[in-house]
Amino acid sequence: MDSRYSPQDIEEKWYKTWEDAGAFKPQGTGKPFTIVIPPPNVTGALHMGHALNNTLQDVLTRFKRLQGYRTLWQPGTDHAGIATQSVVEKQLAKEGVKRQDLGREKFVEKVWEWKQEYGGRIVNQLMRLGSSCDWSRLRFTMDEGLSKAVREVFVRLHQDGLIYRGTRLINWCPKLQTALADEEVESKETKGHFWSIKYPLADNPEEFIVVSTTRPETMFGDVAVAVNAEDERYKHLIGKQVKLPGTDRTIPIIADEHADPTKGTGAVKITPAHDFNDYEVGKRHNLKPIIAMNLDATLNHQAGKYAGMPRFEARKAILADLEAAGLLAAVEDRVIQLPTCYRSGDVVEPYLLDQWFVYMKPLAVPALEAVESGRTRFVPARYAKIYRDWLEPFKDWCISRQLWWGHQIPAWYVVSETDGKRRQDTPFVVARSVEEAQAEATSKYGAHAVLVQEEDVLDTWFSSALWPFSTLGWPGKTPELETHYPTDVLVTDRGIIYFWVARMVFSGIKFLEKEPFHTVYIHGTILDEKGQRMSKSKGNGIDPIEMIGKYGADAVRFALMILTTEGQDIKLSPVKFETGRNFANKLWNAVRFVLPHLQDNREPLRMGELHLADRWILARLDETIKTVTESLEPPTLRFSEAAQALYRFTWDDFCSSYLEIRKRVITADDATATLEALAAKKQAVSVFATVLEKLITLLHPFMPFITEEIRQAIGLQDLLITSSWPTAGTPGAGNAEEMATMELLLKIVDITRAIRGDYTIPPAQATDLIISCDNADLRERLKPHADVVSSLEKVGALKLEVNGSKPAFSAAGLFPGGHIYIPLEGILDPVQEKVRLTKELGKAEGFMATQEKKLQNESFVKSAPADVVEGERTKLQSQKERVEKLKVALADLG
RNA sequence: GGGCGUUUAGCUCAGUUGGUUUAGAGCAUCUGCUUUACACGCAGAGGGUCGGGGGUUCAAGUCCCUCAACGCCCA
Repeated sequence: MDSRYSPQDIEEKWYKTWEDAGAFKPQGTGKPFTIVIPPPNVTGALHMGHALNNTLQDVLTRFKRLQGYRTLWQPGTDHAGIATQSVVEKQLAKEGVKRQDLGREKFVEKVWEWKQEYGGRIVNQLMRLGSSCDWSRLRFTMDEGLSKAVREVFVRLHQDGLIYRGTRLINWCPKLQTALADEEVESKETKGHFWSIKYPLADNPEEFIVVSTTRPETMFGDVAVAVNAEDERYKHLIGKQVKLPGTDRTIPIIADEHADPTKGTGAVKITPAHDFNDYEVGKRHNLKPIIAMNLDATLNHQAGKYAGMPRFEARKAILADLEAAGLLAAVEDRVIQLPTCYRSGDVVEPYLLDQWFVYMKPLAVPALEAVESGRTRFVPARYAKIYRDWLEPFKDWCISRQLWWGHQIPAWYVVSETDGKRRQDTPFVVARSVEEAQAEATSKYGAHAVLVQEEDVLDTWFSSALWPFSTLGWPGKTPELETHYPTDVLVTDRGIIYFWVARMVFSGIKFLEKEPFHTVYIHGTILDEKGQRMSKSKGNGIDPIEMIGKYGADAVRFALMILTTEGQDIKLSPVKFETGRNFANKLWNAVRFVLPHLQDNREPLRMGELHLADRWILARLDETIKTVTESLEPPTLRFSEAAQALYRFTWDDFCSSYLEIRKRVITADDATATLEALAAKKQAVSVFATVLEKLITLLHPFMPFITEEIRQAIGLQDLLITSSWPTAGTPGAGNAEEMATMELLLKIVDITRAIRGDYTIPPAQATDLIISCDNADLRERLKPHADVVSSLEKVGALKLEVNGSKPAFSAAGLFPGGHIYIPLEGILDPVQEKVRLTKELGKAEGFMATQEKKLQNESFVKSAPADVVEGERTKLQSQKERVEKLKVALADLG
């Protein structure tokens, strides 16, 4: 074994071994435990957010697998409609080809080719991380099975009247040429202008009403001017007509509360086809919307001479012309909220179009109740509010997208009913297949019905919403579905609570009558060291695969877990992975050290022969088992706490204390040691092995590779990944009194080391040590274990006394129950010693004073619980003794 | 404008239901160490009164109010 642990050598080997052994598949007949992966986009590359998200899932999966659950971590990828289509379009663009040149069928074929070639990248990256997904069950949202589930859901929702087609104002991305859901629109604060434009009255062109707008280019879609009914300036104009500049149209002045007298001129143009507020106003006043723009965001025929101009060019031209005509009254700088597309970044255009919608209220109500009742709970709990606030307005979900890559909507227009052409009023049928559609159309419209399928595809999230059951074979009644639905924990980030989590909840309830998971764990966001989001454009990302190459997957995982405190964002920099790497190296070296002695020396523990340190470390192990087990158990999920408990135990207790104490005994030379020493060695080695075996099991969810390697190195044949989780109650664990004795001895070591440090005595230089106990009882307790002290520091003569006197030229220290003295003739500086002791005395007196004050407070003694008061009294008493002792020690110095 | 989060040692963060010591850890800093597992190491040390103000309580970093700064989400 090398003194440096090198992860590169073993990670691939173990991953393959696990897969070959089928270790990732659900095993046995235990209770099921299931996690479905948030399917990464098939175009994706692993980023730090993925690394965190998947490490968390893997920790849980491995933990539960070790506990004997029939564990399934269901993997898969998402077809990510817009993202994937864009990637392939960009690739084609390099060859000078547009998707329109290829046509729909060819283009979709190209995307599938792309998926075949590059879609596996992220899966391989997840493997590098150590993810123990059941890859034999890998799914893709556009697989035949999942597509079947999509069609089934669409048909059933339609049958139940929950899907409708309608003309609504939607968010339109001119660049991608598709509708967007509200959540796909990001509003960006931008510097803009507020223009005031004069609209002349129809019956008196010399008189004007001045309207204020941020979007003058939509004026050809204006159908009215609205003023507030209470606005004295305009009351007399209500009901009159104005002439829309640049057109022959006249439009009415109406009264509507939407017009805010305090904003701009108090009069606003109403453009129902291109503004969400105006759309509502239009509905209230029965005004027919006028579409003034094409889908590519150029103006249409309504705009007269501006027809065909792109929207922002048209804006400039219109404003220039208005100004020339003397119709531009004012320009004001203003910060506006610009709606932009979350994918393309283009300015989103509200547009009146026919789209497909899901009627949300009947679905949202039970989904809200699921969280309200606690059947589904968020960790941290505060995210339940985000979920509720999104669902509660019951806004219908626009599910159609004008893309080619995705699930084509299973609706067929019966064009034979409308002269073979698709029109607004063409009837349609919704069905699971074209055959089913044809049958239905035939029964309704006769044998000559001609069908054309809807061209739109479904929103990507429509299929992700079904993920917890579509991946398990629904709508089939599969054994997997039977066993693994509902799943247990969903691990994701806050960004997709409504895109995804809410939609899975209502879909699960609707189609399987059960919530899809009982716990939603929302982890923090990974930020760079300055606290900024990592992004490609900023170039501040840290590549997990690069980090895995440099530090090892275990180090990356462990570092992330120690940083994962509930719901907090994580400021990350590569140095943080050093913690993980150093920790792996520490463990590696502890094993390396004992390994040569392990072979022939393991035997059952004989209680009578166990050393105090043995009993102590076994008890500390038990405590660690408890902490880790409780911390990882949903819904507690305190990953950092578990990781830290393991770090402390391994480094401080197991390595720094236990191993150092037992070092000499363990390394006794088999050939020359006495029989007694050999017996002691066997016991020490066996304790070491016992602790190590359980420790690597506890660590395995966090650091799967190194722990598996160690298990093999110490000669265990079976795989760690499928072994079993330890439980507390290790035979030989020390009792409370033994633990106290050990802690006292460690305390004595601490004090001695501190004194030696003060006098900068090199570690190799021995000093004598006198431990003077206040009573014989304590001395008898400590006496058999004095080697604990002498093994942890270079001690010359060690004396255990009762009320011993302080030797000349010695430094003094206090422990609860006695003094220690270190003779330092020739080294001791009385002045330094005095300073040291005076400082300690000051602290002790300060503390004593606080205690006294507390206990003199009658209301404290009266109101506080008896055990708290009693505790304070004990503390005061021991502090008093401490002060007395320090005074004596100081007096001794003269 | 509404909601949520954060503010504790130079830096990054713990501190679960208010009551274990004089508020902890890692990194950084300083001192001393090639002690036969580990310098990705060992042994020490210094450093904060917990963003400001007010309140509840016998007792508050921990609960309440308020102000401020930073961040996120929504409008």
